[in-house]
Amino acid sequence: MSTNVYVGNLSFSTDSAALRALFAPHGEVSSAQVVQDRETGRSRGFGFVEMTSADEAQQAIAALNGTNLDGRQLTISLARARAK
DNA sequence: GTTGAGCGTT
Repeated sequence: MSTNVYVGNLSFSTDSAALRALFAPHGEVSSAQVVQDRETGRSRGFGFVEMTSADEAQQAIAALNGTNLDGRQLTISLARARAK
């Protein structure tokens, strides 16, 4: 299993690679992705990062929430369920 | 060549 983290208020120019690079120093990132518009492929301004360690995930949230990336103040928290 | 609240698409 892995812990899913929500990252909001991203700049439209921030991509998945940048997300992974941001979280990588705080733990092992199993996957990172910026959610894009299905039709245009443009960023929707938020994304998700999966961490292999729940503990590292929470530390990453604490360390990165509110920090600045690409001119935007990041809103980071545990992700909600994708589907029900 | 745009925009700004948000918890997702293969």
